[in-house]
Parts: sequence; structure tokens; C-alpha cells
Amino acid sequence: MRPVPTQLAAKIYRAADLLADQGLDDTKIEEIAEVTGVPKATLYYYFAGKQDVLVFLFQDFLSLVAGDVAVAADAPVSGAAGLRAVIEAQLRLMFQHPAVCRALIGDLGRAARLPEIATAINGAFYDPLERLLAAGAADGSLRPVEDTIGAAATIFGAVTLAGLGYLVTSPHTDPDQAITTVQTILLEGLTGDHDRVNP
Amino acid sequence: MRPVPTQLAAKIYRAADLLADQGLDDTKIEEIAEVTGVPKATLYYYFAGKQDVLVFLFQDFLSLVAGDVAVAADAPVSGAAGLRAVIEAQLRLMFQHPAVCRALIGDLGRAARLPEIATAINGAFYDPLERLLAAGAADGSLRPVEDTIGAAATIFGAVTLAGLGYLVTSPHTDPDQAITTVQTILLEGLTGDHDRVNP
DNA sequence: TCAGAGTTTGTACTGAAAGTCTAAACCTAT
DNA sequence: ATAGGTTTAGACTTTCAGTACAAACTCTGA
Repeated sequence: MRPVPTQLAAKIYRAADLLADQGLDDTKIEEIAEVTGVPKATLYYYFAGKQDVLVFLFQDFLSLVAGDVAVAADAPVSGAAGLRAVIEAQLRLMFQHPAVCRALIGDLGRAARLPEIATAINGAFYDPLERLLAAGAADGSLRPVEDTIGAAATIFGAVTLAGLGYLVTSPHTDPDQAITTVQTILLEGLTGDHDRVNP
Repeated sequence: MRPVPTQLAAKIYRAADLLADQGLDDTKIEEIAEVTGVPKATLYYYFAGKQDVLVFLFQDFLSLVAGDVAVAADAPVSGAAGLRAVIEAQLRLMFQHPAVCRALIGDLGRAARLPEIATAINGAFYDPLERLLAAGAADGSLRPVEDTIGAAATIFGAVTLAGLGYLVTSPHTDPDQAITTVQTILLEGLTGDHDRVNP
């Protein structure tokens, strides 16, 4: 993949909805050329192939996520507060970039098979989560978990598929409501404070 | 798709590992014919195409899940206990059928785009989860949630991607440990009882 | 202004693989 | 035994990803 000029990048984003709706394999490279306005020959000048177009979109989005998540995770607050902030950051970005995000999750299997993307997902999500779990256990704000990897996967799955659910079934949901739902379940649990409500 | 005879079904399962490792698009129908021992012409006699083979595997697995989950969800216990049982049932089935399950999640995007599969996932997971959340709120064992759909997606995502994580990164994990991790996070939350541990 | 390097694009081509078609062989039950 | 479904080989068509290449265009530095 050659370095992608800004103007071209902007055009490539026009393919995100198409890719999200159809998936990569059901999308012809000619269709991508058509909706983006970038001729096929030009696409092949910059990208190694159809899949490389998707990789570009993913990397772009994941670098955003990595940035926001890192800020949230490394703020000088308790582990629990950091975890809340990470959940919020990820969900807000999902609501801001619904198409790329749907495409990413739609081809999650393929993404996981691409080393560049797998690494980017680890860096953007898993590593910060594991750090936060350790920090929270140390400062007493989070329950200590032995199985950090399993816990990180659980959190990632909860946030990601919840976000996806909102994006595909009710894209106009208030992000704040989504954030509250996921934060409450993951932090306080589903059995949490029912006594207060139902004494 | 014609009704698939038992003996043929058994052979088709031999393709699950291949499909899980490579994804559907990187798997040639000739490869499927080779590993299953079923000639290409026969595959096309029973299935409408490559994708239909995957649909068959998914439907078969999801009907197992639907069965076990329904039993767990409809047992005469509290909503919270039912929720624990559903989480356990899903994770146990995932550990029992790792290949189909990896294939399913690897092509989750495609699966979600196939109406038959989307319906099957709703029936197997979402509907029972929503019933349980309502039951738990009624019997006081679960926190009442307004956003049931969001909550169900959160639970589904947590269980599914946690399970996937175990299957791909450490397939020999003790299922009991995986179950405990996910149940604890979802039911008691990550801030749960740290006071007991860290008074 | 020119030369050269890099970029952009149209068009034609190649090759791989999905899926179709057909006819022959083969069960299996009445 | 024969009719109706099943199984299979193999040849064929079609669709697309990806390649090749040449012409045109843009920009930069001398």
C-alpha cells in the first residue's frame, strides 16, 4: 500500500457504507470504483488489492480508537474510572464512525486473520484494558481478576457487540444511554443494586 | 438447500476446521469437496452454493444452542440463576464445537447478513435473554434495566467474544474457569466485592 | 521553458474459481 | 424389472480480481 493522499483517503471513505452493507466479498472492485469516483486502475496504483482498501479503512479508524482509548486509560484516575472512560471513548467513536465500524465488525473474522489488523486491535483495546484491570486491582477500585485475558475479551465483546447492535438496529440511539447501559452492566453487574430498587 | 442426509451431514462437518481457519472466501469449493470426500457435483446437488454449506453448519449448531439455552432459561429458578445457566450453556457448547463456532464468528458479519442465520441467532440468544432480564427484574434477582435490547446485546457480546477468545488463543482452557470469569463480570460486575478482598 | 519523474486513467487482457449442464451409473422400493 | 430419486465425472460458461501498458497529465527543479 502506497501512502494515501488526503484527497484520495476522503474518497475511499465513501465506500465504507457499501462495504458495511455487503461485506468485502460481495462487493466488486468496480463498485468501489464507482461509489468513490476513483477509477479501478488508480485503486490498484495505491492498494495491493480489494482487501487492502478495507485494511486502509480499518487502520485509519483503529488509530483513532487507539488514541482516544490511550488517553482515557492513562488519565490519573482510579482503575474503575479509567475503565468507564475507555468504554465511553470506544462507544462514542463507534457512533461517530458507524459505517467503518460496521464494516470492521462485519469482517471481524477476516480482520482477525490479517496480522496488521490483529496487532492494531490488540494495541487499541486489549493492552489498555489489561493495564486498567491491573491498575484497578492495585488501587482497590476493581475486583482483582486472575484471568485477565478472559476478562479483557469479555469487556471488549460486551462493548463491541453492544455498539454494533445499536449501530445496526437503532442507529439514532442516544450514545449516553448506550454508554450507561454498558458501563453499569460491566462495572456494577446485573445483580448490582436491585435491593435499593426492590427492597 | 435439500434436506441433508445424516451421513452427508457428518462428512460436511469435516469442512468446519478449514472454514474456520481460512474463512469462506479463501476456501475453494474444490477444497471443501476434497476434505469432506463429497464430490463437487454432489455438493451442488444439495446446497445452493458455497455459502449454503456454511449456512447448514451454522443452523445445525444454532439449533443445539437454542435447545440448551431454552432449557436453561425456562428452568423454574430465579432470573439471576437462569442467566448464569444460559451463560454456562453457551460457553460449554462453544468449547464442545470449537470449529463450527470459530467459523461462525469468523464470518459473523456474513452470518448477520443472512436472514436465516440472523433469525436463528435471535431465537437462540436474544429472545431468551430478554425474557430472563424481565423475569429477573420481576423476581428481584436482577437489576431492572430499561434498555433491555442494549443489555441483551452486551451480554451476548461478552459471552460470545470471550468464548471466541478462549477458542482461538487458548483452546485448552478449563471451561469452568471461562464460565466463572464471564458470569462474575456480568452478574456481580467488575467493582463488585473488592472490599472483601481489599478491606 | 524544458526535461524528467511521478501520478492518473482508459482499455484490453489473463487466469482462477464459482457455478451450470448433461449424461451415465447407481440404488431402492414396489 | 422398472420408475424415480441419488450420485458422480467432466466439460462448459461466466464472472471478476488482478495485470499490463501506453497515453496523458502534473509538478518540480534547472
